[in-house]
Amino acid sequence: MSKSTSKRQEAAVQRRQAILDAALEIFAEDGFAAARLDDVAEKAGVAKGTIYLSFKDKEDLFEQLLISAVAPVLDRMEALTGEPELSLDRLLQGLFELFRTQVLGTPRQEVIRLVITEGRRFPRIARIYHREVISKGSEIVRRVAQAAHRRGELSSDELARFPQLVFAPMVLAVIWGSVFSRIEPLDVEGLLAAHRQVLTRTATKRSSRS
Amino acid sequence: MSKSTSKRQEAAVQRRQAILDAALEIFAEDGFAAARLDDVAEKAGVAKGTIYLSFKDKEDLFEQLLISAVAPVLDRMEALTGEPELSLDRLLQGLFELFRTQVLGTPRQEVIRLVITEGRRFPRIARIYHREVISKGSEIVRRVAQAAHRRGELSSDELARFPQLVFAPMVLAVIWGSVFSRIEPLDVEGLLAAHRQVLTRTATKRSSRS
Amino acid sequence: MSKSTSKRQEAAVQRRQAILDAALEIFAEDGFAAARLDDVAEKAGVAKGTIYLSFKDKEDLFEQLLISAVAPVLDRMEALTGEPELSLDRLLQGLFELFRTQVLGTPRQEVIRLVITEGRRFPRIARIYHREVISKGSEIVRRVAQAAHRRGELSSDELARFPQLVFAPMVLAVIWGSVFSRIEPLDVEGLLAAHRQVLTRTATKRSSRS
Amino acid sequence: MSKSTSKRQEAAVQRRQAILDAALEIFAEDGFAAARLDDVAEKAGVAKGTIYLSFKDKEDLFEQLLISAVAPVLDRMEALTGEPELSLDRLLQGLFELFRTQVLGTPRQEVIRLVITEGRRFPRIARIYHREVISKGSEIVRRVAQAAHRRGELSSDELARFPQLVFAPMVLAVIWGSVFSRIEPLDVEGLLAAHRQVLTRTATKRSSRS
DNA sequence: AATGAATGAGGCTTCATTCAT
DNA sequence: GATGAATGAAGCCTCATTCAT
Repeated sequence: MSKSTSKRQEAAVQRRQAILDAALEIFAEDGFAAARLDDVAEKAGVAKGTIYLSFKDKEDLFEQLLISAVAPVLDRMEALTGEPELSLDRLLQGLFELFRTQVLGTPRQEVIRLVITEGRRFPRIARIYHREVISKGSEIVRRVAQAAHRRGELSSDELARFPQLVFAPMVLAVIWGSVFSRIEPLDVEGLLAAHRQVLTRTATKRSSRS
Repeated sequence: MSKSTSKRQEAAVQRRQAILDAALEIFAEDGFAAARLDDVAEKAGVAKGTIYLSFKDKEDLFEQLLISAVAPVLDRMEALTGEPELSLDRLLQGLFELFRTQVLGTPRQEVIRLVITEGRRFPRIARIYHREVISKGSEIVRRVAQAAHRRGELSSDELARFPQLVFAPMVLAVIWGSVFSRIEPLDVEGLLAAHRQVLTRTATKRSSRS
Repeated sequence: MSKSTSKRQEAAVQRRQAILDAALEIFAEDGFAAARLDDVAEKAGVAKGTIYLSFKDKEDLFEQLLISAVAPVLDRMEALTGEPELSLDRLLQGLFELFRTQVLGTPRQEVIRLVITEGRRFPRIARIYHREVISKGSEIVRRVAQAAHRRGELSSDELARFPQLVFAPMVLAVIWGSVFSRIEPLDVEGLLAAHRQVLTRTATKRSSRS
Repeated sequence: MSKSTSKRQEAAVQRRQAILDAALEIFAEDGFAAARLDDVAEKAGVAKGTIYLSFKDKEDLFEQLLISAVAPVLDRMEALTGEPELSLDRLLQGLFELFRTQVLGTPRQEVIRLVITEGRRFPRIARIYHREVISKGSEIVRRVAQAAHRRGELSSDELARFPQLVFAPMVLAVIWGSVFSRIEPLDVEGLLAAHRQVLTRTATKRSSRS
């Protein structure tokens, strides 16, 4: 009859989440090395020692943080995979929409930034991100691009060979937002729309011929 | 012409450069916060105190380092600007060649990485990079893209509005090399060649019609 | 006689004893300062807070532990006192037997070790040990040695003046067991037998003369 | 021509020694675990960080401290070894004199105390002490005791088999000084004199017979 | 009474910066 | 100028103690 999670367990989970949320903010702001756990604790509203109830050390907190942020993005992306014969244009629409609504201006943007800035020094995180996000995203693009190419929708196979080309402007957008946006704001939506046009107009070429 | 640079002054300049070279390696390896001036001094073959003869503090060393790395890239890039009516394809060829030979596998790659990873926390550097590299590079692309569009070589003005689209894969290549290349190597030359095809095929479309 | 000890009270007593037993092991293993109450609680099978129901703080637990370990040894030793005109040899036999069976390889050995290693920083414990064990043991030896001397059984009064000489090898045995036994095992029984021979042969001298 | 030790080197050595001296006092007072390097630094008159110029960490400081204290004692003891056919009585006189003048009331007493109290948790130190002090001291006693036994000077071979019997009262004296002397002072000189009488009187027995 | 999550003071250690030589 | 030993502020982490449940 009893809910399987007691109040105490719930509180613990909430507390853990509060720490993760605070940690994301602090790590994103200062980077791993310069971030202070004091600040994380204060922002999370807990004592310093409390962090160590859930995490072995600073590095563990950082890794758990990034790992815990992978799952949600994934789920969304895999929804896109469902449709079998997706047109490239629809796929790009879906991906960019996902990026706009689920990443831009959200904590997930910070997660990506941290993978970019700290991934080199955290191989485990790089590996997880590659396995769970990069390779799956690439696979979807590759599959759709190949189908489009087969159907004559795409004149060539560049996107099938380098799915990274699809994601490159999103990566740039994240970095720009972090480094240059205060100097020269970037219209990310415009950028992605233009990118989509560039990529799909390629497709239109041959089809316009026929 | 002047003989005013004594041997002693030359030695001082060399020493300063040795420190800058060492600093780039160390900062690139560990990031600003985690880098240790001990390591910089050792790699430069000088005593720790010597660093402070040329640089006010760690932050100053970091900024001088990135600033000193801007000029050379710039010079090269401005050579491209010389030619008045460059075709887009030739521009891309030039830019990618510049990237391949002058950036990939060189210390400049590390400079770009540092701007990406640390730029947020060093607004002065972000501003300098934006002013000296980003805005000038964008301007070149913009100009050539507009001319190509006017000539009907490009069907639309996306690249003129978002020159960043040209650079995005290079940014991605730098990050990939730092984070994921040990997991899945990236054929950067192939990537850039594919990127060029995508961008220029767009141009071909309408011109093939006419 | 009284039925006043309820099951609950019994359980509390048992719990307290479990904590004391666990504490002895942990303190003996790590020393007072390095011992962790977490470990004590775990070994005792209670929660950490439970310790504080019986003991004011870590120091109190430590003192109670050593105090509670004094009584039993005492009782045994006082049994030896009973016999009025004990020969020195018989006394030594008794003492060494007591040491062999009641101390060696038992938790009491650890108690002695703790008095040796921590006594300096716990004057109250030193005082209790001195009053309850040292002075009483010395008194017994002194009395018997004096009687033996008076009877001409002992040629001199060294043992009466320095009863510590009787106990020194036992102290050494405890320390050796803690520090050097893994490097060079010590045959404690042999040591004590040899010690007894040394001490009593002294006694034989004059008696062999007469 | 120049002295091989520069002033700077001398200062460094002196500073290192000051740290070692301070460390001995602090470690002896508080024990390894409870000792604070802040206190060591303050007593040595240096900053906290200075300790780490000479020692890797707290443990290293502790080990170096005890190791550095071995050599001098050793040298003295080996002087005793020189004489080939030492009588037992003369050996004991020598050893006890050495103890009285070189150990009692000196920092070396604290070193021995630390070996006794911390040796269990520092196997390396236990091993070094055993190899450099214990085994050599035992060897000397063993050799002299055997010769004395062979000459009929000693009626039995207990001391040859258990040289520890010779040292036991010294060990006891060190511990007593640390734990009980404030409660009941111990006349260490008297104790050792009595001990010598006990040990040598044993010898007299048979020789008085012959 | 018993629990164990939460607390936060305190210690070890690192490292940017200084300064006497 | 050049050095590198010395400094001490600051951060991570532990653990005795408390307290809400």
